[in-house]
Amino acid sequence: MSLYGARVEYALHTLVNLSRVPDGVLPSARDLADFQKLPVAFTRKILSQLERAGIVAGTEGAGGGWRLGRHASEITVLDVVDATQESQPLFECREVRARCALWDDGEPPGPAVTGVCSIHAVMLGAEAAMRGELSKHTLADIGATVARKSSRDALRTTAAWFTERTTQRRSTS
Amino acid sequence: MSLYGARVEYALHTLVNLSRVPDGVLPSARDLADFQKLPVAFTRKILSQLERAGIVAGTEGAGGGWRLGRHASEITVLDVVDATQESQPLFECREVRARCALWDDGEPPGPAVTGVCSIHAVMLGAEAAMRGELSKHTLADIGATVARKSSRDALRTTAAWFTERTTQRRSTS
DNA sequence: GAGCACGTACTCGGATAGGTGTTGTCCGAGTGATGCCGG
DNA sequence: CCGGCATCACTCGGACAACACCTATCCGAGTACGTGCTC
Repeated sequence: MSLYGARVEYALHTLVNLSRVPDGVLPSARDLADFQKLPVAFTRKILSQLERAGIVAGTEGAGGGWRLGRHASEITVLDVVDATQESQPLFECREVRARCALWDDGEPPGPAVTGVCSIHAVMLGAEAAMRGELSKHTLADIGATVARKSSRDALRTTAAWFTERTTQRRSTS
Repeated sequence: MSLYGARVEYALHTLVNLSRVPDGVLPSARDLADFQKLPVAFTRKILSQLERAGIVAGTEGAGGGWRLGRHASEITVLDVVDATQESQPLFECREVRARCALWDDGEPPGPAVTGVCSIHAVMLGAEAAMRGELSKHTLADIGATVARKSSRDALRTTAAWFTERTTQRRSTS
């Protein structure tokens, strides 16, 4: 299994899309899910988690919806990862070193068990490197990369799709 | 859940212990498991995986056992991780970008789907950083760190424990 | 025409399946060393 | 004294159960907006 599953992937895609929505337009969870063909109920759950972390802000009631909680350039991938999967360690130390046949007779081993387990320390270093890399990239960066790859037309169409969706909602009600 | 579970932890502890065994002594899987109070059958499975990767070498039959396949300074933590959990990606891209409501009418989007997904690219970078960190540490490094922390006595006792265990085996049979 | 009740369209949170990976165990089969027993 | 045979201890590999987590869905409850009805 991978450390970061569909939750993170859905969250990031949803956020990148959300960062492309024009100001004043509030897409609903259904809008955001439909745009990328994600399961609606699951997307709602993810948005709730992101709201708890302040990454998005939701307004309730009819005509309500979601917008980014702060500017896309101030939301890192690490923020999103931490928000969706709270405290997912790369490695969970079980303190195996404490269970050694040598000191079976009850006496605690002394300095061998103090501090961080040497194996754990390596893993913590790797985790720090990974998180450091994730914190270097923001939603704005990813958005820019996508924009560079796709046609100017596609970007405009995306914005138009969301505006149409939300206004359509309001008119039919 | 963490990316690296008990499997990796058990493997590393077992290998560090194995690196401390005097030359010519062949601890059995039971010896290695008992020393750290790990489940025996599971330890056997892990040793099999490590053997397939050439990290340890096992000799069958009575009086058989395990030894390192190469010197401890040539076995990195990354080697062990890859051996025990084959190809565990940090993140598995589901190509969400291909499922977009914009091009619902069958036309493929063109350049937006070629190359690596921007989100995926960030994750790949993080994974590379993590693996790079893991490849910097060898079993010998970890062994040295442990040795620096524990008393000289403890090290000698460890070696003695394994020698006694194996000779005891042979004498009782 | 003003005020109030209702319906609608959202969000929020918990409860709950289904699937999948991991942990851990068990068992049969193969292998090599040792010891016994008959020649 | 020597060779064959049984036994033992060990590894190897697959099958299997228990468990936890992730994905996904569903439902009840709360909230805001608009509409229509009543006075």
